[in-house]
Formats: sequence, structure tokens, C-alpha cells
Amino acid sequence: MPELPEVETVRAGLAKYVTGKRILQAADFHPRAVKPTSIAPLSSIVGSQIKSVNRRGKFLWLTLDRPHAIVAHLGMSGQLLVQSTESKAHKHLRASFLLSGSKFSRSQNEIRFVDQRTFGWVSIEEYLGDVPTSVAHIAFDPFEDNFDLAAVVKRIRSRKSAIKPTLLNQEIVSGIGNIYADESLWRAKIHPEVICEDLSNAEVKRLIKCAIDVMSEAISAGGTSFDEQYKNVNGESGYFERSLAVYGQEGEPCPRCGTAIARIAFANRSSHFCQRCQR
DNA sequence: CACAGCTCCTGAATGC
DNA sequence: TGCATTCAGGAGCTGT
Repeated sequence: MPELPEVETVRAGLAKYVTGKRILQAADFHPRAVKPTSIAPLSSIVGSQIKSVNRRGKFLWLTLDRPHAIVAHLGMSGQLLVQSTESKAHKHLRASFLLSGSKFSRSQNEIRFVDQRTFGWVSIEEYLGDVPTSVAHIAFDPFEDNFDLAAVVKRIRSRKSAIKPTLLNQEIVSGIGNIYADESLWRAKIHPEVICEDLSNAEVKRLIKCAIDVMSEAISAGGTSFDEQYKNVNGESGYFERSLAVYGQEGEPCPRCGTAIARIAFANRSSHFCQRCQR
């Protein structure tokens, strides 16, 4: 599942290979590849130059030399690969952008959006302030300069729902998905079903700091990969899976106390935690 | 406005 | 072996 660390790995890879290039062709190959709210077909941005590659939370966008952005969300299984147009197309290829430019010549001249489960999408959007329209309602992620830790802590503490689904709410803090929510809660020693209102200021602050720590470490490792569903732009897997303490570790010993990791389902999600460390 | 619940989708894993 | 069911979850939408 691509969460902030995986999307950041993809963003950095795209920035390296595609910044400054022009888009020569664009095409989509699946009815759900382009978001229905896209203001124009992908072909409308042919001829534009890519100025930078940006991210907020799990949303990614290419800033162009015109007031439109190419926005992408990877959903559950999306990948953005930078490949040679001559290499074999993937079975789940959903869209592609042919690039010009001499930097890496023909070996890295196409962005390919591949997505098995089709929860991901790309779209052409205008800006609402500093970000594309579909990103405007998404909260700052913890790595943005404008992220206000004190304000986020206060907002979380005002809520009456459980902490786990609150961490997953992209309108409060963006970038955290099921994997890093479970890992953050374990590090902060907080049970996923605790009601936000019942947590102290210090506890919520510690939790967000744990989320920042775990995601920073995951970025350094190139993200978490379980299977073929997450790859960087070169098609390579990240290494953070081996550092996971609880996610996917049901029955395995807690790295802190040795108690078997439990798994429960609530809010239509599975949660992994240590019943001894996280009360 | 807050929040719970539902939906989209594919393929691997599991059940019988 | 084969067929059916279950499971994974990001985010947007609906209803209360």
C-alpha cells in the first residue's frame, strides 16, 4: 500500500528523471485511469514542460509550465515507472507519458502508470491556491513546513472517535495509511481503539512524533514492499518491511516485550498491536 | 459539522 | 482439481 514514504520515494525518483523534460505524447488505456473530475484529457498537456514534482500526503503532482498540473494518486496498487518506451508494457498499464529531453536519452523516456486494482488515478487539474484542486482539502503532511504540530494535536484531542481511524483521516494529518498508523501507535504505546478525547496532550504529541520518526525511517529504506504492488520508479522494492514491529506480524513476538502481536478488525480495517504495551 | 458505514477493484489465499 | 468465498484497503460519498 503506498503511503507517504512510498509516495515520497516515487516523487524523488520522478524528480530525478523527468524534471525539465517535455511531454510529447500522453494516453490512457483504462476507463478508470483518468479521474472523472479531470478538466481535460491527458492529451491536453502534450507540449508542456515538467518544472517540478510535488507531493502532499499521498497525493503527487507534476508542476508544468502552464497553470495545469498532472495529479496522481496511487490508491492501493498504483505505480509510476520511468522506463524506456521500447521496454515491454506491463499487463496493468493504465496510462503513459512519452518524454523528450537529453538527460537520460531513450532509456528513461516514458512515465508509465501501472495499477492492478484500479483505485489509483491521474488527472489534469487547475490550482486552488498552491495545490491542485483535488489536493486542496487534504491536510498538511508532517514533513511540510506549514505543518503545525500543536494545532494538529489540539484538533485530534477534540474528536470523539477512536485514534486509529483519526490517524487515517487525511483531512487532519495526511500521509498516514494502515501500515504506518499501526506502527506509530505501537511506538507511542497507544491502543488503536482509544477515544481521542481521552488521550493527553503529551500522548498525542508523542504519537505524531512517532509517526514522523517511523515514516522518516521508511523513506530512508525506500519504503515498505510486501509484494509486487509497491515499486519505486525503477521497479525496485523498498526495504522497510523487515523493520515493521506490528503490521502483518500477527502472532509474532512484540519486539519490545515478546507478547504475541494481536490483530483485530474495526472500522473496516485490520489493526495490529501489542495487548501488553498498548493498553 | 462530525462521524459511521459503504463502495469501488483485482488477484492471492483459503474453504469445501 | 475446481469452483466459490474471503481478504487487502484509500478516499469519496451517503445518511444520520
